[in-house]
Amino acid sequence: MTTRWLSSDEQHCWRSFLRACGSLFSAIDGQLVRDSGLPHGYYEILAHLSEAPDRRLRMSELARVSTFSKSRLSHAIARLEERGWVIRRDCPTDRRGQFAELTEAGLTAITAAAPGHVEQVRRALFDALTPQQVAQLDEISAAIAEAAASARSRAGEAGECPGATCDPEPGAVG
Amino acid sequence: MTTRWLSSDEQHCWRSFLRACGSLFSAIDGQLVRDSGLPHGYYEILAHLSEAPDRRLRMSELARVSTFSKSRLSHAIARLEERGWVIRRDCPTDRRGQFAELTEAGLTAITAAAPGHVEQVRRALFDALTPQQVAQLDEISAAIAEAAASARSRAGEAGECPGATCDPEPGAVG
DNA sequence: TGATAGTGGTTGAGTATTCAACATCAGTGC
DNA sequence: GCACTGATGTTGAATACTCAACCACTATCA
Repeated sequence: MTTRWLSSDEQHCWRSFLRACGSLFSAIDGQLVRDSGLPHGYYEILAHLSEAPDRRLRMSELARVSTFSKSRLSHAIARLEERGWVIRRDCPTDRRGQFAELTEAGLTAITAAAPGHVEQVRRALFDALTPQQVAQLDEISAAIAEAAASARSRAGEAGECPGATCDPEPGAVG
Repeated sequence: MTTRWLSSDEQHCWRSFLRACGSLFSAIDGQLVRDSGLPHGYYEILAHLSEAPDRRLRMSELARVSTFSKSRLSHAIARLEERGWVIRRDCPTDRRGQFAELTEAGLTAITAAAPGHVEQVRRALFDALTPQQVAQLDEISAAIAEAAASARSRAGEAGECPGATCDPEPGAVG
């Protein structure tokens, strides 16, 4: 199979997207760490818990909604537990299961962090987009999320073209 | 200053975007690590070098185009140097400066990695988007990149509203 | 009942990234 | 020449993340 190289438009879009994500997440993460000592991933965890019934979620469900791996989440919850912001609870119906539950201190922490964070999301993202673009980005994101999730599991199947037999042109390597 | 909370549309878009980026980069990174032993950031470095005149770039320029911090780039180049894929060269006109230069082995490595990577970018991203959406995403990305870059430096100025005096509503914390 | 496969979650080692501190040099003004 | 400011990179320690191995449990099937 010959490689389906990116078109010039696609190449430009991909690079532009990478730059955008790089700047955006570094802006988001930087503000949170500076002002709240909280990496963005940890903030996401607390945010999801704060919205859940009884402020608790099963580990697996929390991993799913935050796109964390099981391992990453387990480590992260351990750190949040050390800070007293989250506590683990056994699941009564499945003895393998664990709940992560937001504590009062955790709620206070995210409540304090939220205004600065939201303001930064606005400045770095929504202030730059028209309402129409927000709608477009929402649709595009949904499409990407679905495709990427299936691409993640499909990777490693046929079509990889290992080695240097595909005559790639330097300058269009992604 | 009262916090400009996200509207329901913005909230939905932001969550959707976070999920998309999470899945996308984990799909991209997973394929590269599995098939080429190369995290995506490192791939980007090699790709940029492969396109540069004489296959070399100043560290600061390379950091800029790949959205790496100086420190992150310095560590990354050290790893790539250990693998023999990149070599540092002194800059003749500025004795503080360093070039990162792609070696023959490095060129071979990225040439081998490119087809599988590009295929994965297609599957996880472009196969899911219409040409119109690609154009939209390109424009949106450019807008984000600019806004985020300036938000990164503006963070910490007035408007952060520290503490819990802003009456945030749980459920819309970003 | 017992065997087997699959799920939910944790752990430790290795790697990547960040942050702050540092060293070196260029540019400017005196 | 000298002092000062800013730019270019590097380093080491602390933190975060990934991967593979693992334990405990559930579900299924016989």
